[in-house]
Amino acid sequence: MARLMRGSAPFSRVAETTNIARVAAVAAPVRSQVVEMLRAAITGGQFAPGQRLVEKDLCDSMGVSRPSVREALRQVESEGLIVTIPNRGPIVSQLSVRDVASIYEVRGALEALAAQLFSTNASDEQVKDLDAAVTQLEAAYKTSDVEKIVVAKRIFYDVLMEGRGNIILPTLFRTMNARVKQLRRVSLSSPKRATISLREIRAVLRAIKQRNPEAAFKASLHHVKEASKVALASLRS
Amino acid sequence: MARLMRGSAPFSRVAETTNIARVAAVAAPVRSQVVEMLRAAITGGQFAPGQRLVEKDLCDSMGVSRPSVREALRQVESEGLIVTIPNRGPIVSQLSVRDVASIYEVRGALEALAAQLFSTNASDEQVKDLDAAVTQLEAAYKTSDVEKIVVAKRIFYDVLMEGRGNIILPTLFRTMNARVKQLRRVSLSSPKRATISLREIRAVLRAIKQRNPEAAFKASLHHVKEASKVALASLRS
DNA sequence: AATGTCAGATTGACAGACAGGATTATCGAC
DNA sequence: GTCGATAATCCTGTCTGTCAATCTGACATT
Repeated sequence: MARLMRGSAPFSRVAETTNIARVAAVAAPVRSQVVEMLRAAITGGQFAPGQRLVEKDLCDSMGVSRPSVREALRQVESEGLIVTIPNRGPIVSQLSVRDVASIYEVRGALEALAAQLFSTNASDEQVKDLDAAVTQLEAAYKTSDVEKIVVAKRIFYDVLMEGRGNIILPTLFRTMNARVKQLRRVSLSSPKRATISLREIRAVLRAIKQRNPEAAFKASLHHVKEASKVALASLRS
Repeated sequence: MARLMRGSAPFSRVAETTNIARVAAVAAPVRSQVVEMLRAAITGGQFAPGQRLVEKDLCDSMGVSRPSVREALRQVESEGLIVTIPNRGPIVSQLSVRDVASIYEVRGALEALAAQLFSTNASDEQVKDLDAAVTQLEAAYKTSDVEKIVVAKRIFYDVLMEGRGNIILPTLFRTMNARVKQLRRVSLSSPKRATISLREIRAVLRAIKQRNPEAAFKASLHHVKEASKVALASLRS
């Protein structure tokens, strides 16, 4: 794992001349870099579920101090990605079938809310953006490149969540999503699911274009429910 | 503010004989005690919105070290109760009207989901518990004692959220609620709202008793929407 | 009055230390 | 040889102390 850059030291000598670049470069404190790394490692599968995360090891591999790591761990913990066992330390969350079902239920509620709000509040421009995102997603599905699909899907949701409506929805949704990210990678790779999934998303888009909140709500909910089914099925096998 | 008990020192001499009692007493690590204190102080109004929370001061008033405070702050931060300004430190979150509206929207979605799940999944026993909670709530409303109402309401929601359904819903819901706790105290104290609110809750209960998920969903959503209106109105004045 | 400068206050980050729980390994007894 | 007790070890939870970077606000200067 790559070591972190200590923000301050490399720049202090040239502060006068590169002030603007420096502000941008240093902006992220060490602990949030650690948070990002942990998140990425967990959702990306580098850390297996159930695996212990020993503070010392994390410090060594990232080249930061224990306080920084611990603060980051607290944050990742409250996002649900790790669980801390008293006097034992953190382990990567293991999702039971029930956990996954619960998360998808909540995600469904949030996503449906987002679609509903979007259909009433979004500007025409934003609707156009969403349309573009769906087109993009369609192209991604055709390539069958999981990485591309994931990116396209994220863009779609980013647009949907931003829809000038709810401020806290994006954050919440992302947290929910992060927790099932490993699974999603599995369920997305099924080509059969691809075409169906796309059709569901198109239904959401259609409802939004018609400015029909109720239909958008239902279509969105339906989409998540189907995704949930696939994820749960793949989990049980 | 009361100082924390340092778990280890007072007990270490009697570890052998009082092991069980000790475990219970020490069970809560310092940092989680700090978290609770911060939460209580913020939601209880001891710390005003916008107020700076200086680490040193917190350490002194609670008698713990900076690392512990910092870890606790990170956790409270990710719950949304405080906002950390870079190089400036944390301040108690100030809720804009938009924030409050957003939180209530999400809360509505979650609560509606909970009611829906409860009406399909809860045991008859649990339904009975909910009924009892509503009766309790009614009694509390009659006393006009805000503290009692808050407690009764919390019990009602505890029962509703536990309803053998979704595992993550309770946590999420509590977090959402904590963020608007100050406001709720205001909106609850209105006697006019009381009777209406109770009627709404009764509607939720009725739908649940009839095992009608859709009606429970709608009634629940309606309840939150009305509460939201009141809260937003009181916020603007 | 606007600007520049400096000191104080505070955060962000680090190292080092130590007690106490938990886990594991070792060893002796049966 | 297996089992239980004891010792060794690992790691967390927590503290102290330290230091640089940064922000704020007061003060001085033009």
